[in-house]
Amino acid sequence: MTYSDELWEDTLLSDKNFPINMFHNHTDQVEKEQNILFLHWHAHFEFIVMQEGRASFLIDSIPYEASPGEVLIVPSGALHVGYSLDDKPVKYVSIVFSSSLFEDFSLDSTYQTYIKPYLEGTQSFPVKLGDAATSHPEAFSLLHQAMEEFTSKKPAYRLAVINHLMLLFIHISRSIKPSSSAGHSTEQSFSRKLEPFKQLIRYLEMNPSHKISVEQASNKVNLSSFHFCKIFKKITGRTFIDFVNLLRINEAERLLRDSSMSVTEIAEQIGCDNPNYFTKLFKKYKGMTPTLSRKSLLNSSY
DNA sequence: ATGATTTCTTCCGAAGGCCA
DNA sequence: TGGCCTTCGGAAGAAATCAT
Repeated sequence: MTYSDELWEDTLLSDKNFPINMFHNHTDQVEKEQNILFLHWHAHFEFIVMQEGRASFLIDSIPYEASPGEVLIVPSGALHVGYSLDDKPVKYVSIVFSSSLFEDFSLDSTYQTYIKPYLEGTQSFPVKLGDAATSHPEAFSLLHQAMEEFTSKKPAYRLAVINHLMLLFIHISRSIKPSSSAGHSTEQSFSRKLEPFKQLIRYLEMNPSHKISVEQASNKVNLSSFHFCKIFKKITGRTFIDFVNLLRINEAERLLRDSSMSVTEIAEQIGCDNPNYFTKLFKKYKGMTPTLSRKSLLNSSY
């Protein structure tokens, strides 16, 4: 599972000279509708390459189903989150890169025409490329070549990765009619509406132990609690309480692994005053009690 | 004896329909 | 698009039971 903190712009692409990273996400023990990609966003462009299992990714609140071989394109700034569609293992690769990856080509006319508009968001690709292997074999091949180069790290692999991605952009923009985002009032107004939610979600992620009611949260985004619940579910795919509880349980799991605190102490730490309820909640999200989880986490670390 | 877990109960809030 | 209302499921707390 990928956590949002790893995807904040400052921590994700540490090499400023080569601002790209590739994440291999693999979840073995999966239940239906399990969270396989934590809700997050970043200023970077991202490709999600599905390899195994089936998942639903909510990208700016629109659901996209992905099966092996399918590719999703996450535009910069888009909120995205992923859930498994059945109880089988899920495997996918995320390729995340900053627009500054192509800095050396910024004055090149090809870059100006075929890449810059997409990276700057004035034009956008469709999120789902479909089964890239059959409908866009060339794009699929370029993406895989970039992935292979990135993994193998052969001499001059950086240049190879940049060139494969550049060709990929050119190929997609040639073969797929782009939709212009500039002046698209509906998308723009929705994007504006998302901003307070992004800030709220970031606050929740940074402070998993802070108790916050639906009413307090709705006040933060200046909506009635009724409407807040509707919009929050639309954006995240989860109810507000469900989302907050998942954050708290993830924090509890970290404390079980990295600290010697008792279950009761951890329950208090994450803002769950009642350890009875904490145990019940933990079992609901993680499929086992906190004590068993600690044993399992410690065993797997050896 | 203490802490962890399960069971049971109460009441809050999520969700969807309706309306402005 | 956003607010109000109603219904019912589930979140949260209390008490009992189990494990170490």
